[in-house]
Parts: sequence; C-alpha cells; structure tokens
Amino acid sequence: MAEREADRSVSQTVRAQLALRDLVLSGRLRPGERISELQAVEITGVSRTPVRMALVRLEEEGLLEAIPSGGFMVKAFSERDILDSIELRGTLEGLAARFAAERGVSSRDLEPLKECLNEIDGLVRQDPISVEAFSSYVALNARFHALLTELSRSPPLIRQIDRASALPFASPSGFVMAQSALPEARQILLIAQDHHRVVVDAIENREGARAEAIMREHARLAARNLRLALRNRTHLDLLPALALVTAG
Amino acid sequence: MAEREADRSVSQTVRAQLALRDLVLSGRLRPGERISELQAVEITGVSRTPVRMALVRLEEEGLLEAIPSGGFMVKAFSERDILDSIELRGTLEGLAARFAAERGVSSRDLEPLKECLNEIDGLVRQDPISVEAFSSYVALNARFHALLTELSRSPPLIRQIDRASALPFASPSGFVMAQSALPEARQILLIAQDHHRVVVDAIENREGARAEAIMREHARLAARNLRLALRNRTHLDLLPALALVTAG
DNA sequence: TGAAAAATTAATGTATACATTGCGTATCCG
DNA sequence: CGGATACGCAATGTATACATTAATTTTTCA
Repeated sequence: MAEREADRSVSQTVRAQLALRDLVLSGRLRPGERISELQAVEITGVSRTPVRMALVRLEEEGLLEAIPSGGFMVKAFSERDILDSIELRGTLEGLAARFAAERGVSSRDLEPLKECLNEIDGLVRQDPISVEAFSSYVALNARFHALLTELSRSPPLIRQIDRASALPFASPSGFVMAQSALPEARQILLIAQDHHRVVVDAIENREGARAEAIMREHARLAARNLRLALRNRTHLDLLPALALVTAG
Repeated sequence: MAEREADRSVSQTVRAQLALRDLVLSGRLRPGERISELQAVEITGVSRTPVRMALVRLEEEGLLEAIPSGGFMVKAFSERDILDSIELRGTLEGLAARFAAERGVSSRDLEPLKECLNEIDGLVRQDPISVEAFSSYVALNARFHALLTELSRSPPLIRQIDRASALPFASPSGFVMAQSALPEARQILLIAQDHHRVVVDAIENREGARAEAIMREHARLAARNLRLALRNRTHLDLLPALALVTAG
C-alpha cells in the first residue's frame, strides 16, 4: 500500500500529512482509534521522523487528539461539535467583516470580491443547477470567503479564521456539495449569494454591525445544510468528513 | 548557558519549549531574527529532535513564524496586532458566555465562579491595592476566565479560546500587572470585577446577548490598559512580552 | 570593476539506532 | 480463585549520522 517513487518536489512530511489526512477523512480510521507511528510509517512509506511531524500537524489541525501517555488517536466529533464549529467560524468571519467595514476598504480592494459575486451569479442563474456548477460554486465560494477575510487586514484574525476553517465540516464550503442533491438546493444558494452581496454592501457603507450580523447568519446556512443532509441520509456519501462524527 | 541535569520528570521537548519560550518573551531574541536548530540545541542542551518539536509547537503558539525556505524566526507584532488579538479573544469569550447563557447552566456549575468573584472582592477592597494583591488578582482572574470558558460546554470553542489566549499579550491577565503602577489601577479593577458580576448575572438569567456584549467590552479593558501603559512608558519592564512589538 | 558562476559552508530534511516508558499478560502468592 | 507483582512486548522519546537544499563567499571572466 506504500506509495514510493512519489513526487520529489514535496517533502516527505507533507506527503505523509496528505496521506494520513485522507485516511482519517475517508473514515478508514475510526474515531478514537489509535494511530501508531509504525503503522503510519507502513502506510505512508516514509520514515518515522516526517511521520511524527505530520501527526503533530494533524493534531494542530484538529483531526487528531494527543493521548496523554503519548501518541495520537483519531478525534471524534459530535453533531453539536460541528454546529459549534460552524457558529465559531461565522463569529470570526463576522468580526472580519466588521473590521473591514469599520476600517474602510478601497474600491480597488472590493473589485475582486465583486468579480467573484458576478461569477457566482452566472452559476446560480441556471435552474436546475448542474453538479459541475456546484463544483465551481465551491471554488468561488471559498475564494470569496478568503478575500473577505483578507479585507480585515488583521493577520491575527486571518490566522485564527484559517485555523477554524481547517476542519472540513467547519469550512465555508463544507456542506455545499451535500445540498447539491436536495430539492431546496437552488434556493439555499440564492440566499447565500444574497448574503454575499449584503456583506459587501455593508462593508462599502461602513456598516460594521450589519456586516458582522450577516456573516454570522451566513454561516448558519451551513448548519441548515448539515441538518437537511442528515435528515435525507441518502446522500451522505458526498460528505466523507462525517465519518468523524459519532452519535450524540 | 545550557541547563543540564534538569528535572527528569518533564520531557526534553517540554524543557526545550519552556527555555525557548522564555528566550523569545524576554526579548533576548529580536523579532525577525532567525533561530536555528543548532543554536537552539546549544541553548537548551537537548538534541535536535526535541528542539525541532519545540520549535513547531512555538510556531503553533504564535511566537515563531516559519520561514518559507525552512526554519523559524521570531515573530514580530505591531501594536495593532495586539489590539486585534485582544478584540479577538473578547469576541470568543463573548461567544462562550452566550453559549452558556443560551444553553443554561446549573447553579452547581456557577458556584465556583461566584466563589472566585468573592475572593476577588476581598482583594479589591483594599485601597491602595498592594502588589501582592495584584499578583493574586492575576491568578484569580485567570481562573475566572477559564471557568467561564468551560461553561460554554463547547470543546471546539474552548480549544480556540485557549489558542487565542496563548499569546501572553492576548491573555485575559496579560496587562493586569502593567496597570499595577498606574494611578487608575484600582478603578480599572473595580470595573473589571463589575463586568465579571454582570456576565454571571446575565448567564444566570439566560440573557445571551447581554452576556456576549459584556465579555466583549470586558476584553477592551485590556486594550485600555495597554494604551495607558504605553503612554506611561515608565513601567514597561512589567511587560516582557512587549519585546515582540515593533514600531507601527 | 562589476557581475556571474562555481565552490564551500551551514542550514534544514530524513532515516535509523538506541533509550525509556507505558501497557498487557502471565505467574505467583495469599 | 482473586489480586498483586513482575516480566516482556510494543509503543513513543531521544540522539545522531547522513542527505539534501539554501545561502554565502570566492574566484574568474567580461
């Protein structure tokens, strides 16, 4: 199973990190299961040193949990944990939007966001929305959120948002693909896009409280998507990250 | 300078982490300065492997910054970065307070907080407040904030708050000692303690918005302290962490 | 004299051998 | 038969040798 002769341009540490992350997110390692270094060495084909580095990084990402006596295990998340992570991300993005609004942004800085908005408009115009369009939406949505975060011009906040969004189910696009199979899909996307427009408008008019509130509400769409997807359990295969979710 | 024959009960990694953290916070390593592994080995007296671990951990803490080509350097912070970090921490603590209020807490859970409040009352009663009392206040204040964070009963949020408070100048007690030399000292402490009482009251009455707002405002006291301390530059020696702050 | 290229040096990245600690098991004693 | 202790195994923690890559200096040519 080891992948030898892999790309030389990336370090062994990164390669191990990618391989182990995939393994965890795919659910082939159960939550709570210990992942030993030697086991990881066999899987990734690199030596213990970079494996160890990768494990530490994945713990920092939030996918693994350190065992007090040493070593790591796959972290388990409850549905509540996921909802809280989404609310947390929304709160941070709200703060970023408020900073942007209060501190002011040049029209030059807003340009790429508006461009992003227009491209998304082109996607959601079709009815029904194709799977490819959903895929494009995920990318554009991620770009929009990244640009918005940057507008805060606050390195500490940007750092924290990146860390909060590292968990796949907490990221802005975490549950977009999940809704692609739902009947409410298009409507939810239209609402999300309206949020996008509102927050840009609020920032432009330096309405800090409004910008903050709408980003918080925007994140709650992800929570709604999650609940809908869990109700229609037919398309859960679109959400590999849910392999980490345990009962409760 | 190496500290050999140190306590056997802690790992070499932890020892290196402590030593290097001290070195950075004391300002003996300038912001932007590269800290090589070999150099760290000489300083800490442990081998490269645990030193490397410690460097990764300190980067995660936010004290170091990874150099793209490899290695680490001491991170530089602007005054704005610090103010943003404080606002960020206040926002997260606000969210924790709101969660606690909305979800409800038992009187049993509130007990240790109220105990904490009473002990702080005993300290701020004296006028003027002794340096020892300030020291005790720092400990009790940290305890209060930790207990409050726990009340959210949200592991993802608790984790994020811990990470945000890891930077000494962003922690709840980061600038308390700085004000000990200020004439406004006692008044600020009285206000802070009022905030403490208000947030407990809000949580008890399940007033989420109020609990959130007061915690945000509470954090801004730290920002005020920082600005006061920077104006009276006479007692900056109480704040070793400011060694990391560069102009701008 | 300047700039470019090559060589040297010093740094990090990687692998592995060794040490130590925690954990499970089996045995012995009560 | 039950529990505690001791033993052995397997895991992580540590040190160091080696490989590779980045930085610096020196040398050479224009």
